[in-house]
Amino acid sequence: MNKLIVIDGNSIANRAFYALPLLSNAQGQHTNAVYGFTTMLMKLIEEEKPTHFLVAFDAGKVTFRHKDYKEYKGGRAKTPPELSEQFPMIKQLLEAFAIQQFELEGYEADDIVGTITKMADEQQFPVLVVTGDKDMLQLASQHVTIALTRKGISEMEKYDPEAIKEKYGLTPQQIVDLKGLMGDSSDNIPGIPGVGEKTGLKLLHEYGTVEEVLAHADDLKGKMKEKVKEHAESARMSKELATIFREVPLDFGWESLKYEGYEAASLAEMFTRLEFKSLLEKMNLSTARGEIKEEEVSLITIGPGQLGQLGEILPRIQSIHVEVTGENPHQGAILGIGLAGEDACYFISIDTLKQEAAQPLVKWLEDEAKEKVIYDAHKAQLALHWQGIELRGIRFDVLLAGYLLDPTKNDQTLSGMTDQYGVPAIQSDEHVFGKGAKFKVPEIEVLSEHLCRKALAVHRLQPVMQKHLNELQMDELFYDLELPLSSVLASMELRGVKVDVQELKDFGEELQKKLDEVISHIYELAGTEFNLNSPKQLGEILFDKLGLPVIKKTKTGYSTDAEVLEKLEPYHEIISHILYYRTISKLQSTYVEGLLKEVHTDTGKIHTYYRQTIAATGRLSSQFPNLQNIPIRLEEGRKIRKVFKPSEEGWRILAADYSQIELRILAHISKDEKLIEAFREDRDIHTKTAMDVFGVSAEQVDSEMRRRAKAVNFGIVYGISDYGLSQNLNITRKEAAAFIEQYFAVFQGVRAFMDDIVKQAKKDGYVSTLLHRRRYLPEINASNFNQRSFAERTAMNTPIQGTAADVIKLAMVQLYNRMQKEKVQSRMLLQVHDELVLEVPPNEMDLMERMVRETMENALELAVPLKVEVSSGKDWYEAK
DNA sequence: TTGCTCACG
DNA sequence: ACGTACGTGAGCAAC
Repeated sequence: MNKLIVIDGNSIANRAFYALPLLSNAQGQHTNAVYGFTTMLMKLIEEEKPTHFLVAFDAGKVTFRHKDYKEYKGGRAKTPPELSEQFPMIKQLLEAFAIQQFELEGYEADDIVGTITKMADEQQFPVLVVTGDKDMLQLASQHVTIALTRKGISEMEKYDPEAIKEKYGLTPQQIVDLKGLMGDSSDNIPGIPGVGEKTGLKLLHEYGTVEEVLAHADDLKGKMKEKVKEHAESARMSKELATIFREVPLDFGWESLKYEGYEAASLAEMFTRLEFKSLLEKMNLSTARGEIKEEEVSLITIGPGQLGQLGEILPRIQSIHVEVTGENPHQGAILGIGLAGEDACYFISIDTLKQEAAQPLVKWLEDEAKEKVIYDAHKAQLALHWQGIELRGIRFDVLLAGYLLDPTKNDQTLSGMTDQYGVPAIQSDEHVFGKGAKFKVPEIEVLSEHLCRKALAVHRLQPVMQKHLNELQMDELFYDLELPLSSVLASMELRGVKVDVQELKDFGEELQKKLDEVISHIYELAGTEFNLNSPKQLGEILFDKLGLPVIKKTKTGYSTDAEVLEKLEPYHEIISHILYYRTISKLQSTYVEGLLKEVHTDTGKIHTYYRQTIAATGRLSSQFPNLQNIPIRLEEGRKIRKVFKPSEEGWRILAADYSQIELRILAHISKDEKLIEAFREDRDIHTKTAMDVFGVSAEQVDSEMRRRAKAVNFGIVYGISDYGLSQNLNITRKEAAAFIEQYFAVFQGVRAFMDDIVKQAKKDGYVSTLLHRRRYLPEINASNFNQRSFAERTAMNTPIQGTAADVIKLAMVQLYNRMQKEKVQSRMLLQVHDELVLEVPPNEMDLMERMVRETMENALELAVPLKVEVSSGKDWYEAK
């Protein structure tokens, strides 16, 4: 049975674009409309099984309709660039699907569809028209069904003449009459003002056509009569404009529209380029493509019987993959190791690796001179260490490379990278292991093949990624900074921080007493017991029961955050107790109970896991537990720091932090004379800012002025906006704008930097740090104000925050090397963005104070000095 | 899994 | 007119 699908290409692309969030690929091209178009095509092919297929597009800016009515489609917002840039991709996509497409200068897609359906009617050929445009209903007939997209694009509603009758009480032909009366604001078709769908339908049910309505205008009543008479000509013209032209000169017949299905390989290639990973998997093309490209590779399992052959195998190995389960590599088990060279790959289980006869492999893993390429060296190093093996000789890490090439890429998995960098695909871990609760170690045959292929994929990715790094001038950043840093981090984490468990428990008991007291007091004041941890229940108590004013709402209900509660304090005694409860219960659950859970049973220490490939700016993050957010601002919380001790008797904790590193970096990259001068003279930067902005002397700067200047400085670093500053300072937006203007009048270099960096981001699509770290900002040219503004602030902030991250990372690598060279006993323990924490034996205190300060201050030469404050104490609390 | 809240730089 | 300050991770409630 024949069936032709005709798609109104422009209409569907538009629908898809507005229905889906702005996705984009590694090149910063937006792909949401392409994605929506693709899913729709796949669904149609699967469900409708067409024998013939055509996609029609508009062509040319001026159609014949403009000749009759110049304002046609006037006033319509221009197609946003984010959409228009996607049309070439949609056309390529159709080629990959082997679907015919057609456009003709001077005609719209509607007219082409109209002509085809007319042919279909004449020759009784069944057609399904797919569009988002209701006007197309006029084309419905015995042979032609119209599918209209509903909310989003995934759902469709099909209309044949009966369905139209049922819904509107009209024939398909009357759809144009309806539009003649109603008009259409999106096409700037006027119709009769005041006539909408309801009135239009009423008139047509009575009179049938526009012409008849006009002829009987005198029968109408009141205002309607005047309107119809006055706009009769408009109605006639509107009807004409809404009528789809069905005589487009087409020079093809059914034969050329035949649809024979697509070739998986070319579609896979297209999806790979577009980074439609989920679609690749859905169509099972990932494997299809793998089979095509994964040439003769021998998959060999090294069992206990093959260990004797390690001597011949090892010289051929260039890449490895260590499969670690679980999120925390300090606790993770190793499932096995894949090893690969140019023409072969191997698998060895962790049990086999532990046998005596596997020692040559262990020696090889530990040999600095045996160079290895790997995915996630850091994690492998940690997991292997807990198995008694010290991984050395890492020369390339594809995870780290992927992060530098695009730190905001959400898919950092190995299978994601193979797709993205165009090397033979492998199965996703999710496919092999399942995810979350469904995680399961597969049978050994599946596991061994997967790990083999992963090692091989690492090997294949290395030259491609190396080339990309080189092209982006990231060689130094990669080889001299991030790669060595990964080992430094591993050594810090493995050393761990000593925690006094008893002291922490005692602190927890004190907190519990306070909690019990405040909870019962709150219940008393509320007149009922409820779950204090539930914002929902708390909101009901405060705003429904007690009737306190609602300051702010969240999308699910009342907001009860600290900012709101502080404003409510004067209204009710209960509020201050709730604030107190929040503070103490946070300490108890996150910092007492949370930390206790993370103390390692063997070492009595906390071993955090620094993530090097998470933060978009280049910063580190810390997990299991997060040691970068231990309380300090409030005294009650700060006491937590007392339990972090040196691991040896008599040693001390040494903390060194950069003073104002971000503003110093801003001074350097903006070359602002005033800011540079301020730092060269080592001024208190907030006071100096207050003096310059408010035009007063140092003595005249009071605490309020300094506070405001400090907020402005923060705002500058975050990518200033008057709204944000006004929120922070609790002032009006106008006042905030005035502050910013005054600031920029003084610090003109900063203003120029902010303007330039945004301009550059708009031109290049990315911003960079001093060490060439890069962050893409695909939304910098978005038409959506919010998205664009966010990207603009990010453009201002990332070079600053990112360069600060570069600097402290440099300092860490340099300091680690010096400490190795000097063979000190001291150890680096923690990094908290602008601070390093070490443990130091008494006899090394002077040496280390000097070494740390000297290294950090000279990590990178800038136009202003870097200043470091060093302090020490018997615990982290005292080292302030 | 998502949303809210809150700890840090 | 539009409405968020930049970057993170963790605990808890509620779906």
